[in-house]
Amino acid sequence: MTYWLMKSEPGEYSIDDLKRDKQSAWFGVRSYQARNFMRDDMKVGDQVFFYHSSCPEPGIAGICKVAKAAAPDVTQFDKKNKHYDPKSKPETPQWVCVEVAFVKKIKLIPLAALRAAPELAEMRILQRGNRLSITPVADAEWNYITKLLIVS
DNA sequence: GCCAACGTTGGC
DNA sequence: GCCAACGTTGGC
Repeated sequence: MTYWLMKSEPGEYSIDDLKRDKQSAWFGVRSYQARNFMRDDMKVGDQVFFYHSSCPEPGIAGICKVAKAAAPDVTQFDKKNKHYDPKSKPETPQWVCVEVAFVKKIKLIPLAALRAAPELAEMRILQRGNRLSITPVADAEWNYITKLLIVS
């Protein structure tokens, strides 16, 4: 069992959208490293921090869990979709995605608060230059952060 | 295989 | 809008 953090721009898909949908496929990942995490390492039941990025208040906005193992991302075959990949054929899909299910929305834990915690100094998302949209979270980091959160 | 140019990410 | 950092592309 591994803990994860997944980034999403709330203008694209927010924790409120997931709360409404209850479950959703994590479409649109086009990074090999992030894809490999989904394909090889994410297991049904794994818990995930839902992180809001590229927005006025970046930070951890909620918790979800992996509800379905990786399967081909259908947006890669759709010419009209912005995630369309002409190199990808249904026989040889390049991109996969897991599905996640809503667990809870929390009072946002701002990025600045994460940075301020010495316990999280090694956290992947806080490292200089990190751009990966899906990262594993160490058990100790998960435990520390879940002590901070307030369900809202 | 190297590496410069380019595009993207994401915080500020 | 700016800029640092990174991944990808493509010429050689």
